[in-house]
Amino acid sequence: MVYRRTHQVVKRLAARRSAILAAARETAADGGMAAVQIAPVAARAKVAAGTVYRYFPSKADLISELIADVSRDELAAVRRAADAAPGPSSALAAAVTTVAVHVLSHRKLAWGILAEPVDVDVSASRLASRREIAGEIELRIEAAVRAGHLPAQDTALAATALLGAVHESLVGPLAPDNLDDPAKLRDAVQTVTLLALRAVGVMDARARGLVVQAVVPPRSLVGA
Amino acid sequence: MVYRRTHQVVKRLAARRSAILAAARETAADGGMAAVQIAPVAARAKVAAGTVYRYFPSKADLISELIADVSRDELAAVRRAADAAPGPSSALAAAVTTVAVHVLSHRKLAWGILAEPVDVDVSASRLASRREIAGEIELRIEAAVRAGHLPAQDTALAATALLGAVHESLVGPLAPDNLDDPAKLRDAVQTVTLLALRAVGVMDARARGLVVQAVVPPRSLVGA
DNA sequence: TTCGGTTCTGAATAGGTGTTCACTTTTTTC
DNA sequence: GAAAAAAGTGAACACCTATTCAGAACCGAA
Repeated sequence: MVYRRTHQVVKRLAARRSAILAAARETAADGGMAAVQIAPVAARAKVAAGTVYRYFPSKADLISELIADVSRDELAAVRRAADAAPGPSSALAAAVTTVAVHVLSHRKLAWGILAEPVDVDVSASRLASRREIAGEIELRIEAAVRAGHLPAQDTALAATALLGAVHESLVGPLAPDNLDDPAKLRDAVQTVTLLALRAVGVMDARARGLVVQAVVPPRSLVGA
Repeated sequence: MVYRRTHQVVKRLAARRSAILAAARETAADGGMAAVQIAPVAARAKVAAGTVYRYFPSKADLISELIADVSRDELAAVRRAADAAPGPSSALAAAVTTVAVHVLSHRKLAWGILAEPVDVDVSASRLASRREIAGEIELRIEAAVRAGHLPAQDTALAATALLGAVHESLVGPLAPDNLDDPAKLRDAVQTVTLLALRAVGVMDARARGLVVQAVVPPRSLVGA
């Protein structure tokens, strides 16, 4: 009497899992992390609360996966943008710009993933998420240093600082609130990218050029 | 039968209030914001839980005041340091360094005040706290711009970004964890200050000089 | 000393949400 | 079609901590 999952069932299970994660993501996107509670997420995914626990051992696990998920998309976007750039410095500029554009496109989600208070412990997941992105930025800084475009420096610290600057100024509580206007938004992205590049030692004139290039992304970068 | 508070009683009441706030601060300093619960704080302050409510309408109010309190000390220290500097650029450097040294001296408290998840809503208070410090930094940037030491720029955004960079790289989850060694600590402060100054447009050579000056604080800046 | 007013106490209460589990429904195998 | 196994359900439970409140202790004035 060996019960074996049929292919169809396997697919359905996977679909449910995704649905739950997607529901969590949507919930976070429009209500912040605080809104990500089991009952509402379950409702949104059209399952019962108990069902969530057949897919995720606990709320903490659910949120951790959510963070990992978003983070994965983010990392991919940053890599793509940087790889498409012509040289190391533009790659760095593109990477920073991409992060900036992304967090601006999904302010609430970004804030939730990055910093919003959550009742469960998701620090490990957040840590990993940051490490990934920071690591990528660090690679790009290193490349630019090797290419002689930047002075030698503590690249890990620099990468972290850059991300901190971008996040704080664009999605932090002090972020300007008039960024709905696309022009303002672009300005903000430019300004922040410029600051970031100068911080690591890109000369001013050169920085301006890089920023202008990078700030015109080839297409909508906002992932699902 | 007019009951009137005697001077002594007034003083005792004030002392209790301070004791409760102090207890909250200590609790936050060694256990993080999560540890700031009514019962433990009350115990630490040697009063009953109910008594806390005779001084603070709610936990949110208590924590808000705690944040305001710490913030006030912080702001004072930043002002003092900046005012003591010989010129606008060194003032900026001193301000940034002060923030860096402070958050490093009280990592847990800083993290709690700035970003740690709290179950109650203290966003208004945190916002005010950040605004104060950011405002001060902004003033210093403006002064440096007026003096012709820095290029014209969006000073509000720049100030926010600087703080973000400092916080993230020194107390954020990616902060290096080997900062117990005083030498490493000083290095980190120097590096971050240097990054920050370059970000706003201080020339590299000049920045190095400013940092070296600023990073040697006249005396222990760590407030109570 | 007495008495009205104030402050303190801490056990009981309240509210909110993650998690469980007995039961129902669906799926697979024979 | 029947039995076994898995998956789904949602009301009940559990837990945790902020908050309350009736009574005790204390204080100031007469």
